[in-house]
Amino acid sequence: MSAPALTKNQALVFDVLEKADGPLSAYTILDKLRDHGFRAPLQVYRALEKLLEYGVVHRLESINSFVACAHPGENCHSHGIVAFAICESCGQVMEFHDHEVDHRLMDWTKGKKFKAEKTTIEIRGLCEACAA
Amino acid sequence: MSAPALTKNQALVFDVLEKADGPLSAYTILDKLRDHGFRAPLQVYRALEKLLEYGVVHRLESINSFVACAHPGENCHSHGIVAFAICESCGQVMEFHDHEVDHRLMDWTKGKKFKAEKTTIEIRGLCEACAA
DNA sequence: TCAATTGCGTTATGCTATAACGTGTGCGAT
DNA sequence: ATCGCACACGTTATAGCATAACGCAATTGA
Repeated sequence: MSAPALTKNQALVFDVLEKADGPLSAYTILDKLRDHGFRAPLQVYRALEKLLEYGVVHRLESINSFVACAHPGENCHSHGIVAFAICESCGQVMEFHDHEVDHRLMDWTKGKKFKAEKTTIEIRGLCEACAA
Repeated sequence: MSAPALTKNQALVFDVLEKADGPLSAYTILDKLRDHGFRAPLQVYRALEKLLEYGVVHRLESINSFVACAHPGENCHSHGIVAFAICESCGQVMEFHDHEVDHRLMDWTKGKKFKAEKTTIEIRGLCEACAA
């Protein structure tokens, strides 16, 4: 599951996300890549699909946006559940992992015999700078 | 913040959600209420906005759907963070609360001086019946 | 009475995501 | 080598989710 070499489109999309200072929507990515020949949403979504699969990009469900993983090089899938704090003012995203939270949620799913595939934890609010 | 008497539209939307055996999208709700005079998405979204505010309905961010709160009568907002397990096969949703998880996430936000407004925890996977 | 608030209805629009079709390329098996 | 397959890609069209902007009616309270 670690990332193979990226295709041209995947590399372009990933590059845009890495250089951005916050999460981007698929359509924003599309606009940023029009000069590189992108014309249709599907070109973005197909690249994102792979990047998500490789674990180098995360999807923020609560704001329909995508962000580059904060752990370049590592395989993020191996860190357990990923959690995000999203500032609703400046758009900055902080990514973190908490094994105790993972553990509690896993306990719950085990107790219910629920087979978890993908877990989303997103905290929306104001970052330190914006709350001041 | 506890729920005042619902208006006609709010009551209709809430009724549909309560009687449903799983989460519904806004447009599905709209279709179910056409016989009651609903014509436009906004009628649904406006009712949902209030129902969410009152805490009697939850939004499932990861599937763009809405579900009635599992604790009729109580004010769900007072239970801390709400977590959901969503079966991707049968659509059933289980709602639960885990104060230890709340505590860990609050510790993190405190440490970062992040002012949390709304936290989403959604586990997607297969319920016991569907995983068999 | 008047102004403010709230809910409601309608039309239009914008944003997010995928279906369905076809093309080209690389690569292993026969 | 060439056939078949998998995969990435491009394009058009469409589906699905959400809100903007306008105006009207009822309620309330100064």
